[in-house]
Amino acid sequence: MVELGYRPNKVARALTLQRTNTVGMVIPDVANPFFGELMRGVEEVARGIGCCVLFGNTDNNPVEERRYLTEFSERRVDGLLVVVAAGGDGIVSALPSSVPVVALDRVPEGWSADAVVVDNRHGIEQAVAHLVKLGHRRIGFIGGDQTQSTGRERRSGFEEALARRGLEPAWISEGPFSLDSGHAQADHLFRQPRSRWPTALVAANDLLALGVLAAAREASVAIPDDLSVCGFDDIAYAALAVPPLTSVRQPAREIGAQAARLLFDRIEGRAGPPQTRVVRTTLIVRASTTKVAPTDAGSPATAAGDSSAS
Amino acid sequence: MVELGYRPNKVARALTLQRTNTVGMVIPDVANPFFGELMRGVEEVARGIGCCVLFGNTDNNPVEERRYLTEFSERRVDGLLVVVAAGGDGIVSALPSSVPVVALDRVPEGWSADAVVVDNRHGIEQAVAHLVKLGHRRIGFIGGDQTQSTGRERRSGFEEALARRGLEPAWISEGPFSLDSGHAQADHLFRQPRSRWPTALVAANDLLALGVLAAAREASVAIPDDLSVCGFDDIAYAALAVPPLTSVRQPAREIGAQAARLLFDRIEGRAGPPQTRVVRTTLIVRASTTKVAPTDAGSPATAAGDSSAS
DNA sequence: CTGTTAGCGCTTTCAA
DNA sequence: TTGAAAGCGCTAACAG
Repeated sequence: MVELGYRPNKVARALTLQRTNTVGMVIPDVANPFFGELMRGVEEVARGIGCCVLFGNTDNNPVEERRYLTEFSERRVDGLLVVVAAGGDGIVSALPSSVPVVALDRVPEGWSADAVVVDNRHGIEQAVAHLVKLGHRRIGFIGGDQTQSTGRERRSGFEEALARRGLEPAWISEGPFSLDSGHAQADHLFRQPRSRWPTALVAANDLLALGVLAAAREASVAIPDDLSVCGFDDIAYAALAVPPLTSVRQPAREIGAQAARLLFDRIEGRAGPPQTRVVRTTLIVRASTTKVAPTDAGSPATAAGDSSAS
Repeated sequence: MVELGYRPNKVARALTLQRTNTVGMVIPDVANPFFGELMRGVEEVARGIGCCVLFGNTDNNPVEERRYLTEFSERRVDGLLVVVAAGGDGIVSALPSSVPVVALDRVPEGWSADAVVVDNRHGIEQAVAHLVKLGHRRIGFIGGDQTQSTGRERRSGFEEALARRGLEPAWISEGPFSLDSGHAQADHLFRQPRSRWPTALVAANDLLALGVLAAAREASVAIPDDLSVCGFDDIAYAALAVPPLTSVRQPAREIGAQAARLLFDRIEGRAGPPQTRVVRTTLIVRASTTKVAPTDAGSPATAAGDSSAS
């Protein structure tokens, strides 16, 4: 009798067992490869334990985010994975308390549950260390969205990394995490007198850095000879850029996988107090950064302890 | 009583109603922005009608594909959306017959259910028409995976588009749909005597075209002056390439949305016999294609009706 | 060891 | 109009 066409009904099973073997994942944008990689990481570990993932796209809209969170909780998912929407710190109060949640990539103000994030400060430190080793002293920063923890941490990480070396930022600006924003910020910089330009720029993500590259091409600024540029994320396109972009790699898939593992531990009850796991970045050196030009090398503008020039 | 903390249980509801308000979507790779866009399209229309999407990543592995398909059907999804895995034509026989399915982007041999695909032949025709209008007569093709319908259709579309104009392919090669493959195919071409090179190349997708661009840069072949290059897909990166890539745009999100609408119509019973919807491509002209160089313009090598040269 | 039954939380039908 | 009961397909507890 089983032979001809019987299929177990997992929804009945879920009702009985009070367990759906499903997790909900809500992210800002599936079409963004970074979030896509996060999902891959999640999917791989979920599949390994026979769990499926329900997915919701928020487009960074906090109301869609809430909607999905309550929808998923009504569907009795066993756990929730969420990449918090940009301005959506309000989520903290709206979380269904009955189900384990872990935050990925960004953690909102006042978050008290599990989280898996990248060490943004350390990543920026790697970028700055690399540039300093190449002889750069006048280093600027092309910043991202300051309403997100990632944007804030990278910016303050930059200031700290310089301060640690007795240097001062040669340039700081900010805008959305987008190509156009990078382009516009670079244009703004290029309009300053050339003598005040940094010799190297750290961008808060690769999109911004790519925007800088495009603006530089239009303004006939040679990268890396006139200006070294370092990105953050190491998206697939970074390697294809002209010149190939030096970037701080975020192990997106690993973040997803860790978050999923943490979530399942919590679901099974074998996870202590809420923890936030931080995964490390890696600096990928390519051709967009190079030694500072000899003429710039000794420039005293912002060098530590060299007050004779300012 | 309802006031304090009651959440309806949708799994019980689903059991009773025999309807989960869930669709399953299985794709090769979420981290690929093209599939990500498909998902966005699906998600947008699904959300509009209160439906959620369960997601499965197959990595182009037919066995994972089957696994997900049966898993989803046991979970009693109301419908299935599938981007068939590369070598996975076997899927046709393995499909759960009880649930509506629509194929996206690729349709396997012997598929008899609904499908939404792009008009690959027409897309290639647009590329060829564009190049011919620029004066090109010696046009080559950098091909993709011939085990996929997309790869096959683009290649045969290319041959037909040339034949329609009395031209013959000046070059045809093939390989996987990847950057490295495009690079390798271009290297191979560049090793031929320069007199035999095409003046323009159509690539079966943007990754291949980007690989050609990289190989050309290394071989000091000027794009587009020595060689025009046209891609297919118009991925986000096409616009950022150096030079920006002329490409045939696939409206990925629209494909996803159409597929979802078709699926819901079928679920509701308001859809006639199985149909395959084909959505049109758009040519996006950028800087990687240009008029044929004067010296090449009159070249007789493969011009129609000009037998004096061959 | 096999077979029966209660109950998961909902909707729908039928009775009061 | 309101209330009780049956049943969706499963698992677990219990009885034979």
